[in-house]
Amino acid sequence: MLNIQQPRSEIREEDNAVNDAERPGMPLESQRARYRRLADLLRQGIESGEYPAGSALPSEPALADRFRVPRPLVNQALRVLRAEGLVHVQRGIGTTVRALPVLRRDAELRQRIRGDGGARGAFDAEMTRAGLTARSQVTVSREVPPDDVARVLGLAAGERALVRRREMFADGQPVQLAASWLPLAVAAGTAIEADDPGAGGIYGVLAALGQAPEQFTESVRVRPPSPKEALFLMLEEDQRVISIRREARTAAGLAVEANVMIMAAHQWELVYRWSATG
Amino acid sequence: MLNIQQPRSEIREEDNAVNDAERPGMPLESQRARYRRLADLLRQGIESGEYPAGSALPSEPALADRFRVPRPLVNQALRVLRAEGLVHVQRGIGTTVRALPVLRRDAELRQRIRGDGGARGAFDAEMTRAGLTARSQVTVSREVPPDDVARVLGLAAGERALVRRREMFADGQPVQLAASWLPLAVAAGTAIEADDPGAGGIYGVLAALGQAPEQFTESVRVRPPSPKEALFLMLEEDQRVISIRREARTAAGLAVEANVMIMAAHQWELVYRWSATG
DNA sequence: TAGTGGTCTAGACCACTGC
DNA sequence: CAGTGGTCTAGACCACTAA
Repeated sequence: MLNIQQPRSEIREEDNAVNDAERPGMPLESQRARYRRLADLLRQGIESGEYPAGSALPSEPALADRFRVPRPLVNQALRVLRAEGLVHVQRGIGTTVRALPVLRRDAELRQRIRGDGGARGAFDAEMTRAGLTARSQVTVSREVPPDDVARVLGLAAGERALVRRREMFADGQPVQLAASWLPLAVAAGTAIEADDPGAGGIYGVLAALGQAPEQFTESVRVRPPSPKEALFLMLEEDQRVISIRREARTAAGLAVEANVMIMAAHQWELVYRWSATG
Repeated sequence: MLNIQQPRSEIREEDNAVNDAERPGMPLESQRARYRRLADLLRQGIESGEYPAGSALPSEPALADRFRVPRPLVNQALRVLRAEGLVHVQRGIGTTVRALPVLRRDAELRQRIRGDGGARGAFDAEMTRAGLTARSQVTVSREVPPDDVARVLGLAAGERALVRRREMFADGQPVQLAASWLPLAVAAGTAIEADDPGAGGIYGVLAALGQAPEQFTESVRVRPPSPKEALFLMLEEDQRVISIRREARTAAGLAVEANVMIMAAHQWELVYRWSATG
């Protein structure tokens, strides 16, 4: 007998974790949604090693079959895991468990090793330490910066600046975008405009110019990715990025660099270290 | 004439932004999902002031009517805005636009004003500066800390520690949870066990004990909220929290505090400042 | 009781991939 | 072409709130 709306009670009687499982906690919800419980099960499967990192998940129809739920419900459950960055979906191909470990960015470390807009030298070192192969690609150009960057650098409206854009990869996978902006008044015609500014990084060049950055401010925000960011970082709209905006100033207070870094929120740990100087 | 499946072509002919709108960017998607375009429209409505902060959104049936889409599609669109922290939904009541501005946490500022596990004095000052009324509530107890905290503090398995739990509110709304853990060997019987440790905060007490914290490490992660966190911060599972884990050590390297702070990711901006000390 | 939002179902169409 | 995932629809049931 087919009902238009299959009664809930029948469904609950199925001998199936998706249909039966209750969960401790969440006291306000007497009944967790089935797609969330299904997401929990799949998450457990990933964490338990049933679906190892890098492996393919069963197809949505297969999962729907196994758990005896409609396919859109499987899709909804996978949407939860996608938003968490746990799985990666390719239309027409399938769903795979994401393989990269959590990456670490240590702000103090970066300063000691080599300041390059907070990027290359330190990025290489950190990825290598984590057992990953680092690669990054730099393009240098002169552009009109966005308003907020222009404000930081004290530029007039429409005034161009030097920008070093960097795309960073770990084990071949895109993991970070960075754009380092510098005033042309400071950086034009220097080694900073070269793809490789030399051993000391751009901060070394700035120091040699008598404009060594000494005061740093980083602001951290979490937000949805822009279309470009999502494209490069292989993110979906439901995932989040961490945006770090760094200002570097000389001891005299002159802003010599504004750096915007973007990375997938689920993938990174940010570490800040400092000492009491009192 | 009713079709089981209303053809897409008919729908697209409607004179309606949800059905027609195309969007620049997102080059990989020839056709954005309708619920995402609807979410975009509602987001615009919020940002443009059509739905001011604190006001109620029209009901889902009303929105479905206005945009000529099925109600579940409206629900799906609102789910996007909920995940972004833009709206707050109460079952049986309705959907309202979230009112709190973005809050700022300045790590350097905190150290100067008053270290209290990175919380009270600085929190009050920052909220006041933002024009908000700060309130926080502290409970002090002795408990067995979670494993990671025990490891930081160098405690034996099952060994208890002193914990100061703090719930923080801005304009009456919950905005942050913090748990400051200290070894009983250091803090037992001191003013740190009092609800109010005095003018210098717990760091002042530690200093008076000859255990002034001098080295700080903060680790920042973004993740889904635990059920308890979601309950207190009024978050949903699709939203994200920022977790900050702070370690404070004396100059000799003794860990004197481990502090875990939790806040809604969409609501906070973290600021770190430092100077080159070389 | 009427109204709110949350979820589910069955079936369908679509875009994309690889064979 | 078959198989993948993404989305949509219409209708329904449910939990919750306020009057």
